[in-house]
Amino acid sequence: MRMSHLFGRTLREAPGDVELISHQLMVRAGMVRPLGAGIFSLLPLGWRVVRKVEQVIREEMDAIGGQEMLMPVVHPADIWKESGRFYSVGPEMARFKDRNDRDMVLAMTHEEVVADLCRTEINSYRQLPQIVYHLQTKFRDEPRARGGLIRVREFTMKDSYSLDADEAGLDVSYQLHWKAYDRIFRRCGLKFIVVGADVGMMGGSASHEFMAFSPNGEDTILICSSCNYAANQEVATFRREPPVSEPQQPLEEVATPNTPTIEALAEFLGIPKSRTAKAVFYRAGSGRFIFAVIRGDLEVNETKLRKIVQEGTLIPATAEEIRGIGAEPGYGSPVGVKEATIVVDESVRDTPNLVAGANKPGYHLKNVNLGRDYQADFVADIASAEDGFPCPNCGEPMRAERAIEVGNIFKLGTRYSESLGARYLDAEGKEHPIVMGSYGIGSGRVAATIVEQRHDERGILWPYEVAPFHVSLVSLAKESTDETAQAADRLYADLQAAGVEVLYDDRVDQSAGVKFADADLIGNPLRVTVSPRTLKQGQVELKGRSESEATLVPLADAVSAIQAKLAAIAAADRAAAGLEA
RNA sequence: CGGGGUGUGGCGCAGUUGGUAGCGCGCGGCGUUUGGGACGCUGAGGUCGGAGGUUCGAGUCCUCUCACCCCGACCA
Repeated sequence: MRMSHLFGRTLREAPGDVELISHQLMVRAGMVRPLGAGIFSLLPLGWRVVRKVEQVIREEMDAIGGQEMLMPVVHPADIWKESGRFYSVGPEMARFKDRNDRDMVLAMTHEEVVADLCRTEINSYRQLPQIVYHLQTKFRDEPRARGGLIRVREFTMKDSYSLDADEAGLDVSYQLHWKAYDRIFRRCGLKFIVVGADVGMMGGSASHEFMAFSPNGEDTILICSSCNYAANQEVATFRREPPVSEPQQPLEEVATPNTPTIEALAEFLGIPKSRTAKAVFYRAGSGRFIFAVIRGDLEVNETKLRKIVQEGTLIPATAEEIRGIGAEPGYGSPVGVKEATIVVDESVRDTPNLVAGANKPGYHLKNVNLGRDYQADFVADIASAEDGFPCPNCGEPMRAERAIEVGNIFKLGTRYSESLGARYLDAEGKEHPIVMGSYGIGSGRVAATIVEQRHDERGILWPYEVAPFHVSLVSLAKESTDETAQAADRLYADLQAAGVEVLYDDRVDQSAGVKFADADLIGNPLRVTVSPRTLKQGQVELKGRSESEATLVPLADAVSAIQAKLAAIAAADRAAAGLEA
């Protein structure tokens, strides 16, 4: 590609409202342009990257026996009604009616379509197992798009679906995907970790996320470096202290003016926060009032809480709602409240004689004890694991890190095959629901995440495998027809003939500085400079994007020297990623 | 949806007590330049997000509205 004709220009400055470095660099490099909130066009350079990411995905999916296909973006709502998600998924699913007033949806994922296909395509255990996948547009009307390309509303996802006869088969398919994903993200040059995760709206029995480290990540993960425990904070557990054994003391009301927070209360009474009980109030999607009680030194994990009470959404309750159940904001406790589902964290069960609110302003109760002073509907783990908390397996302190979720694998089980009636006959002629798994990777997100992890002050450092081009060929010719230009033209043609992907900066109206700056910004792994200065000695200059020094090679051998250099760069990438040569 | 912020040529910005819109970059032309974002001359490009209002007069003040960004509940 000649840069003089490349569609999409580079920018010296990023638009003012762009914050994330990946977003800035991809906009400046002329790879993406926004159309609306969370909606982007991929320009030729960006599209090349995404296509290469997708090519890596295809190769690794095919390697585990995946069969590529293509399912529609627009679905009749019927299948979503059959699975129940038409009703359970909120406004993030875009819905509309066709001209005949039929409900339609824009696909946000494809479990329903796969299950629907299985009804007719899969009848016998002999056809199992299967892995099918496609790369298709998804639309999710996110409450808030953010972070440039990291979180968008319209995106392309590789989603694959495993179809198995039983759980053991699903385990195999799950492991195959795990391995494929591991290779995909390594080949993309990402530093990542696999963590246990919440199943969310997908449902199912197990889920893991592939998390790429980034301070700009939206997720927090907890990692134990001594035993390799790793989990999304949403589901992370931690080793609890042994229960405190202490005789129960009589309940006692104390005046505690101006202590609506745990901090203020602990300071006023001169006790540690761990001797207080914190009350957190939610209004659930079903309308139920959820009253969570946790020790003052811990935080409520809403994902865990949602799962315990089996509610899709929890919204912090208003002061009026809190008073409506007989509690008092800032001075609340479960003692004496009614018409609320009370969920107590294990920490509160295991610590007697806590200080809790008296449900009137300015007063607390001392020596509050579960079972004696109030009853719980659930006693469970609803505490959030934080940086430094002890690992649930080995007790060593864990560290919290931010990360971007680049891939997710789910064991769905029979949730969709049962609701849509996707069944097969076993060897005995008995009918069973197909056991499904579902597995997703957002290709644009992967590209943006690579930029988050691999950039310097000048621009992007693409790994060889997904770089838009292998080589930035920079011509410093003064005229488009002089000897330098002719030499560069010839090298461009020779490299293309040799199968090297070249972005040829043939512009004669730009200074050397502009061309070098653009080459660094765009971030192809190798820069080749053809200039009058080196041409005099019959040489051209090679410089790896991550190298500080250039080397000179004879023009006559340039193609083979470039190929050798590219092979070395590719090999170095693979070695750094822990992949075989 | 709650909270905060921004809308002025393609990009980055300025615009005073309300007085008829400017700078840098970029873009076109001509010339001089050419190894790390060159220089001169010249030219094009703006219903100041939109609507309504106040005023002799609105980019500026008021009301409404739209869009976008950031922080919170969701996810590839």
